[in-house]
Amino acid sequence: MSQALIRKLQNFVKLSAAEQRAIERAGSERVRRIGAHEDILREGDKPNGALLIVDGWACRYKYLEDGRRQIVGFSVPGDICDLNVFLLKEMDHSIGSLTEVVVADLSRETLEGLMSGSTRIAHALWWDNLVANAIQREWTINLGQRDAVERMSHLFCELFLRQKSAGRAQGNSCDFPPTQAELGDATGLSTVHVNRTLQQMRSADLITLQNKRLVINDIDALMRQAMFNPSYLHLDRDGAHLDAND
Amino acid sequence: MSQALIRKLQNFVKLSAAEQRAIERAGSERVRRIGAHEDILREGDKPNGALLIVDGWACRYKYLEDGRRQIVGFSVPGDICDLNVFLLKEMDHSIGSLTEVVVADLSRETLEGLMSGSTRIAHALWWDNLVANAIQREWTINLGQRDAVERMSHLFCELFLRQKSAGRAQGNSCDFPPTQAELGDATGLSTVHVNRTLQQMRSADLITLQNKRLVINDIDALMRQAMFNPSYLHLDRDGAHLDAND
DNA sequence: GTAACCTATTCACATGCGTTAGTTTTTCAG
DNA sequence: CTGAAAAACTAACGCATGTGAATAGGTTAC
Repeated sequence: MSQALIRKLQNFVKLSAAEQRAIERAGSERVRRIGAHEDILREGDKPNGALLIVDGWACRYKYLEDGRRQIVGFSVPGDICDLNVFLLKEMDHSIGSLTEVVVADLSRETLEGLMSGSTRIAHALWWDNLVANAIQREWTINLGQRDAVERMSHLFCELFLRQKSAGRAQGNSCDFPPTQAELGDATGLSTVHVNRTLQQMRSADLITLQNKRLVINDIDALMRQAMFNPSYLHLDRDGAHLDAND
Repeated sequence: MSQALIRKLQNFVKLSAAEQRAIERAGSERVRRIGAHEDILREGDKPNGALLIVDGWACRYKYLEDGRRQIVGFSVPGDICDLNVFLLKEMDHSIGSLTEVVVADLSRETLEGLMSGSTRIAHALWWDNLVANAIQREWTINLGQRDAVERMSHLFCELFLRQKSAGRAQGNSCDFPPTQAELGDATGLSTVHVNRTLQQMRSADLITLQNKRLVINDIDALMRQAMFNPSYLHLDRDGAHLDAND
């Protein structure tokens, strides 16, 4: 059930078999299925734990008073939403499903058990949280400085690599369910311009995007186009000195 | 020395006199002064603790390969930079001073001592970190959805309230040292358009900005203009149930 | 099977903001 | 006080992207 999370955390530190089992167990306690295009948590809700995305895609978003919507991040299998958010009174943004989604509720007690049971797991979860912050900073840069093609290219690079790091990419392709309207809400572009931009990227033979699948025809070209530097994802076993020996 | 941090944390939870002294001590151990417009930490550096801004303003930023720069956040007195970032191998962004700055280096040991010495302090520091994430999300929204006037208004609201929460605002005014070029790097606008935007806001009598001081003439009007909703700053004593009784 | 509705696509036109290239004002070192 | 550099400001013009509106294919509900 939580293979994607374990795979992802192992980019930071090698976990022992027992640690993997502990995560496995935590991720199977309370599992729910949610339909496509539903809210999982809504702005103003009182959170009482964290969510692990087991399957499907979700997004975090927020509406302005006048109806404009900004998606501030995508959540893919292996992602934990709002680790430790139970310190805050209420959610300041919403989380909605893009596809049908399977989530595991991680209660406060479960999380505290995991973290106190293994320093390595605790560190790995903090690593994941720090990377989530870095991703959010990168979105700020993306929206502030990159033009439409660069912005879209960067988003594709990010989500391909994130899925790959969780064992969820196949060769040069991966799932990619957002509609063009959702891509617009994530990139701050109108749907018309998202469409124009995708056409342009297709005719430059950078990507193929159909049937909710993304195929990256030339990853180097795409990364160059996006000025994508993957170091912010910290996927290079930062915590190797903590690796399990068994 | 760390009054601003203590003031800010007390928005979340009331700290005992002993806890306040402990923070005071941690923030006076290693204090340095840095000139205006210098880098405090640079992308690629290996962090070995956290920084507390005691006085002056700094910013976090990142360059794209072609020289475009995005400021991803401002740091004002009382702000901690990169709490727990020592889990990561290297900085994925830089931190530079805008004015002359006084910083206190908080070593890993000092931080761990603070957090293990008081659960309330530990929680307060995590609260601060969660709020920092929420601010980063809000910047994403700001750059993705708001036009120039709204964007600038939102930035002013944020920084006024953040300084106020640290006891660093005076009535309806506060320090505001960024140049128009720096405001452009933060809002994703050209300096020319920053200038146009400020003129517009001045003629609408929303703000006065001169001599590195921001005066907010009509906070309600400014917040309306920005569609600013302060709840993401979580300034409403979320952790009241943990308050010190002494 | 078909109505209702997303989703993708295209076109024409409008505009917010960028760019280039200045000038003026302020700051600050000496 | 003076000169040089930084910061603020202005004007003209162009383009990337938004808006509104229309079409068509695909999907889902009944």
